[in-house]
Amino acid sequence: MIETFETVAKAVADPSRVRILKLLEGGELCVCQITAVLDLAAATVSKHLAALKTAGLVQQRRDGKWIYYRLAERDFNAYTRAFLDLVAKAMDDDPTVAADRAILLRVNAVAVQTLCDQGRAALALPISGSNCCGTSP
Amino acid sequence: MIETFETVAKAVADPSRVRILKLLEGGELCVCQITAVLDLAAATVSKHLAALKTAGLVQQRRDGKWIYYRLAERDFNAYTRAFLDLVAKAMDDDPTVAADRAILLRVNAVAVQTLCDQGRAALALPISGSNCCGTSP
DNA sequence: ATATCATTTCGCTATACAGCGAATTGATAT
DNA sequence: ATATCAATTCGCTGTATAGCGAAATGATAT
Repeated sequence: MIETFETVAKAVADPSRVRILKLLEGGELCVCQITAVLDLAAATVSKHLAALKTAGLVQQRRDGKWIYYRLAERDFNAYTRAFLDLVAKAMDDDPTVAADRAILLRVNAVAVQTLCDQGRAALALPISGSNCCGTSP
Repeated sequence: MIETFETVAKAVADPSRVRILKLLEGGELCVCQITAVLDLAAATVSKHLAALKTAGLVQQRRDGKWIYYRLAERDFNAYTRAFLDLVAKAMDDDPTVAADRAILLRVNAVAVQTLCDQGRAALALPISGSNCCGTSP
């Protein structure tokens, strides 16, 4: 009861997990796609996903080699819906969330296989602080 | 933004702080009253109240020697209302919350001064596992 | 002015957990 | 059956924080 509430609230009280939930609002994603956006170790992302699942906020589906996560469609506990709604209505103008969405656009433009093989490199993102092509002033 | 959300979610992700919020639904309480119900050290309760205040979930008022805390009446941040509403609608049938309410009845029946002087002893609660009067079988 | 005393802050210990790389798992594909 | 490989689990380190008692604070009351 209060323990379940604590589990769900704790799940949502971490910025990386909030970023994952906000990403999943755009539809299901496999672990390596989420990893590419967050730019964290796969082990870390996996642990976050496990916490979200334990909290009843996400569910998973296997498709071939990949496991896709999505926001919970059914209420696994008494607080699933309330917290998902709260998160959904919040932070849409947060800079980190916005940046994640921008990267997600690139992620969706690449085959999952390529992403798993090459990781972030597949996205051809500008490296912060450097200028790989040396053309701008 | 996401940092604020994290602060508020973390504030609510602790059972002692949830118990305080549920207590305050019944109206304002001073620190020694809350301490008596939770049965924690005053220092611990004070720290919890500071966390709730930083999160914008409660506000305080001084009355003579005592400081009274109450649920936030105005929205100190973007998530104040959403989280307070969520907590208010939840856990009303939780055993710990129910037990706290039962003790709160006794707390309200005692003068604040007495409570501050004597602490939990002022409540004449049965000690768990013992039988102070030795009359029952 | 000074003493009192409810509350807060400080210093500490124990526990929880975010992050990582390495090793393991387990389903797929050869 | 075996190799591959996405995902998970394991073992670890560093940081955060719940809890306590002791000391400090600061408003009240003498």
